[in-house]
Amino acid sequence: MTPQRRVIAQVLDGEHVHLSAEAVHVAAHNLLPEISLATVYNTLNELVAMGEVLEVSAGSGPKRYDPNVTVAHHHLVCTSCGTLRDVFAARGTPAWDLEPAQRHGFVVTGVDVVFQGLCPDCAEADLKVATEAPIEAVTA
Amino acid sequence: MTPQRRVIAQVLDGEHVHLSAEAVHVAAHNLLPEISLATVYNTLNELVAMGEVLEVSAGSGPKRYDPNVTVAHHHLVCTSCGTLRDVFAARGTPAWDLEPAQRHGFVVTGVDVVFQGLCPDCAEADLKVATEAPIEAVTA
DNA sequence: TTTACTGCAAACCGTTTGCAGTTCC
DNA sequence: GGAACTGCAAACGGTTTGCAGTAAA
Repeated sequence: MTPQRRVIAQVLDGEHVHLSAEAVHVAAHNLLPEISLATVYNTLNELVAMGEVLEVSAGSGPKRYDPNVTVAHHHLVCTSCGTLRDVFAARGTPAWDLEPAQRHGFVVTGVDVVFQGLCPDCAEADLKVATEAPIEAVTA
Repeated sequence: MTPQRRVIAQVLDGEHVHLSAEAVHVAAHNLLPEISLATVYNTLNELVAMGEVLEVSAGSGPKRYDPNVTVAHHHLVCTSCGTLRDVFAARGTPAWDLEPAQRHGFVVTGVDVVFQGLCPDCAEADLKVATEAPIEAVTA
């Protein structure tokens, strides 16, 4: 357990923490200025391999890392700003289990469920743009 | 509607078709040798923007493009070889709808559900490796 | 002529890797 | 000394973009 790893573990701690590798690097850099991005990537990959951290790919853009690995959950991502939240239940039965007929002979090992949407801030901004510029001026 | 676009549309047609941009390029190249990768990307992005084609990001690796846009469905991906299949139902109620309490104020616009697993071929290969090399020789 | 589209090549982003130097046992 | 780990910089894969040339309206 090197200082670098300690710092990364420290940065990746809390609820609704979903930092990108870059963001981890920046945060870690504040605590340990010499830390390199490569080390961040190496360490993150080890943590993922060890199952200590979850990799979340929220559409395009960089991967995000989720330290909440004890409770199974889904994700809700803002398609505009990238804000990411954990969600712990869906209406009705979660779609964990695939019907045998739909398994195509696969051994199914997991599911990723990612809800997309607009966070409150982006939804408001969106509305404002739509009303302020009813013409096509938005693209200008 | 240029020849290039026609060819790309033609390549992206059928059931369980989930080609990567590269694969589209190769297939299109067979029908129209001068077609460039950039044009493939441009066209695919337009098709996605028009809603004619669905972008599927199956974990790491390149994006895949799914022409089946009329029927809502999920995906089942082999984590070993990348094989991708459409699945049309999950046991129980699909997890479409987020409980209001779990929406965190978001306007929810969609869900992506991706099942992971091993396809029949990879599962078999996996089993073979495991029995043939019960020691740690696998990593060698 | 104007407009839309193409191909090429260079740029780009996020990530991984090779390698030399360091630290700790 | 050997193993494990680090930082740097270069390489990498996938994707996008600037730009000049071409075809179509």
